[in-house]
Amino acid sequence: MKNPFVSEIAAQVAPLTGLSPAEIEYALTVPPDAALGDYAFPCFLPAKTLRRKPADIAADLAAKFQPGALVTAARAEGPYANFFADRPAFARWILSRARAEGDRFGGSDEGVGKTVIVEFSSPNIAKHLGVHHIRSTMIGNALVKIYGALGYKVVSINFLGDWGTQFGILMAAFRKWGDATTLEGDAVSNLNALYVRYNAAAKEDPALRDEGRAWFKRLEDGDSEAVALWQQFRQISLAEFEKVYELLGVRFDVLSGESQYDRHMPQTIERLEKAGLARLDQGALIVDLSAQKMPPVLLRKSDGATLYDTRDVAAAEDRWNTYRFARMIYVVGGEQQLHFRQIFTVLGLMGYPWSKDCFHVHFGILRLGGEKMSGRQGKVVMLRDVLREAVERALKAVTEKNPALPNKEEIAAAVGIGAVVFNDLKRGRIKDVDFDWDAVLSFEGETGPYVQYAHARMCSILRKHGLPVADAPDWTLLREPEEFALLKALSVFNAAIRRAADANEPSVISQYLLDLCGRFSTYYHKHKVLGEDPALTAARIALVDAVRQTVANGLALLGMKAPEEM
RNA sequence: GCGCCCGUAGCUCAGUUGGAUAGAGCGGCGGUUUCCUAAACCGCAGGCCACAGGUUCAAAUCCUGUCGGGCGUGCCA
Repeated sequence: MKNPFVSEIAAQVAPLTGLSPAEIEYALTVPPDAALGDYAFPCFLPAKTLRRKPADIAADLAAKFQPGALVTAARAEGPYANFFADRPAFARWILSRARAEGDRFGGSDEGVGKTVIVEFSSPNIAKHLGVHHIRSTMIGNALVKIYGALGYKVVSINFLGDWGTQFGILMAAFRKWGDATTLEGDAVSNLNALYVRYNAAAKEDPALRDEGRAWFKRLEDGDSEAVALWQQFRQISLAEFEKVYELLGVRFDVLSGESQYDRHMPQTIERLEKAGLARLDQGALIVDLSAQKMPPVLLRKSDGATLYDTRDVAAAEDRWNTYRFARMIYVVGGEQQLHFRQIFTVLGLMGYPWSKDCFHVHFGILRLGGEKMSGRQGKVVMLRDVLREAVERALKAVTEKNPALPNKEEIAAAVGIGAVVFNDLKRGRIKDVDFDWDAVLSFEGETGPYVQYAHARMCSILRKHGLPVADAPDWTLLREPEEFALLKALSVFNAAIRRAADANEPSVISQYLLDLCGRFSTYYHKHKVLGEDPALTAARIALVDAVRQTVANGLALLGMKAPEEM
């Protein structure tokens, strides 16, 4: 979003410093205290080429500055040249913009014509979604919305872990102990119990692992019994996943999975061989990456079955052929960093220039009581249980605080799930987190409900006001410093979205919302919006409506609901 | 051993490409409700930004090393 105030400063400063306007805009900062000014140019940069002291340059810039309608004054403060924006003009600019753009405010069209692929969630079938799945699922979902807001065409892909030796193990376990009742009721739990039991037994009897591998080989070879079993497991799992995605409000454009690429294996391996990359080693087919100082990639095991590396290469090729993406993002845990570095390297060696447009967006581990969650050992907290508990607590809170609300269940769902989602998205995705029920279910402080509450309060004010929001109230009436702080915060929403996309980091949005809502909370405690003076009220209502719109847009980017009452 | 990631207040974390006095929340202490929903707000206490060097006019931020923690490291994904 082009900021005319910044442009004006850059246009005036550039000729005096020998820097280009773009360089000035880039270098402009915000003073630590609003009393110092609204924008600041640190004069260290041109000091060397101009061979003058930064403080002298600052004084010179301030003296030569021509006040205008947008930027009214410049003052030197040590090595900084500080600039003051005309507040009514600033209010008119950002508020009418927010009003005109509505639910598109903050976005842009910089991505129009480009496609971004986001692969996320990607659970393994025959298991429940654990709390840890919320990480990939909601980070990915947020990235889909963030890129979408910037005009990109986004393709969201759920790439199921529905192929591999583990399903051989599951089949072996099912054949050993399972029956028709296993697939009834809470079938996923039943299957998982068998899987856990089998893995435990395999520790005593290694022959069981071989049996599992053999079953996977049968599946890959198209054995009808194996395929039928696998299809049942997959269907049962998908139905279970769908319930949770529904609660979270997550949808995928493409439901894919590793199984889909099994048939691509021969051609992909052939291309790798033709490129002179594949070679046999100890009976297995590998790509040697010692030149890149990485361990080799295993393409095919000595028993002939393929591995996920190979399937990921095939899937990447297929996606390029289908979408011609500008960027492809894999939202997968940090444990797989080596895997993706290897895959991207192999794609590069295969001669695909787009390998540089592939990104592994990794995130930290979610631990349970200090230990990593393990499906194999059955040590997981189920995501559905966390969500259910959060909604229950939210319902209790709504009932206590606002007993008259008619649609409490709906609001409790929005707030409870919002709490869980925001808790996951509020910190940098790289951080490891230890799962903490109290933190996840907290509705106070830096939480989702805090942001939603601020939004509900703004809606409440607008509701009470009852009149339409004025397009052009008297902007000069917005004189309070807290009002200008809000206006400035609104003016950087677009920058926050761009930063979130650049870094593939949804927490930029969460942090922005906490800051914005904090400013709003301070404001409405200190100043009354609905007052006796209709002109002042109209101006403040316009401000509140723009903040409300911005918070709603931000919550949508995180995949959260914005209830109007709570 | 090697590779990657992390180390900021008692706890959990912010801190745009290096820039003006390092900020929040929780917890602790003290306040605010005849006033637009107290899921909120205000104030106080609390920091050798792991440690040691280096680069720079300027380092929590960049480089090197040390220590501490995590993840990964050929037939799982």
